[in-house]
Amino acid sequence: MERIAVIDFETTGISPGTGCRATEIAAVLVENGRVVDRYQSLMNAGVRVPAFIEQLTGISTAMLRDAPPAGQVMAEMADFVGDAPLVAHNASFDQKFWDAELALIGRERFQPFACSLLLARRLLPDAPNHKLGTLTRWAGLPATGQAHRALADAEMAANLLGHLHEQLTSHYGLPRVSHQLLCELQKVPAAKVGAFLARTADRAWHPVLGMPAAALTVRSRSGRR
DNA sequence: TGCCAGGCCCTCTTTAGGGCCTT
Repeated sequence: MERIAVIDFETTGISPGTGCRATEIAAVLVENGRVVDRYQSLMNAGVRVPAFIEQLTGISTAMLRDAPPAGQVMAEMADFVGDAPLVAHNASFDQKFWDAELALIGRERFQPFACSLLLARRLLPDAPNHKLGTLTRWAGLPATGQAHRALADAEMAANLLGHLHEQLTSHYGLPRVSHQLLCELQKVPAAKVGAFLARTADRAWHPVLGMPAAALTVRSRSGRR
């Protein structure tokens, strides 16, 4: 899989549309299944952290007073991620905050988001539920630190992404998994996932030589040089 | 004044309702 950025926000609430702001962000860069870089920072948006959120995340208003300005953090984060496609657990949540915080500094997102929650619902239907922590324990993935902190949650989501990747390659026989495929898969109705993956696996393998179509493409390009 | 998300997914659905998931 190409280089992908798995991100996670901690915020003061559930929606930027109701005045909620980000309090912490983290990104984990994954390349060929390995974590190659990390970014994490608290961010001061000049807001008060509600008591419920402080209890949930451990992030307090006092902690944010000493944090760098939210705009500075978002600019650094956008530069760190670059054009890598994004993944988050329940991406609709993180996407809203990503776009809202970037808009405040006059920037916008160009890359697509894939959602590990939607993918897990399709590929891990037997899990007791699809919360990030539950999936991590259920799949036997490593603990990454304090839950509900951005870096620990981003690393958990990255591990989950690796587990889903393994399911697609070992269980469903896909020779290659791209971010674009994940974006297509997360839109497929759950009842049709098996048929979709069977068609994808059939298309990905050369019908005569029994080789991954992607590998054939690479060899062909190399041969012309 | 009081309230305040929203997309996905399932079902006792589709002219709807409610749980899940994120903070």
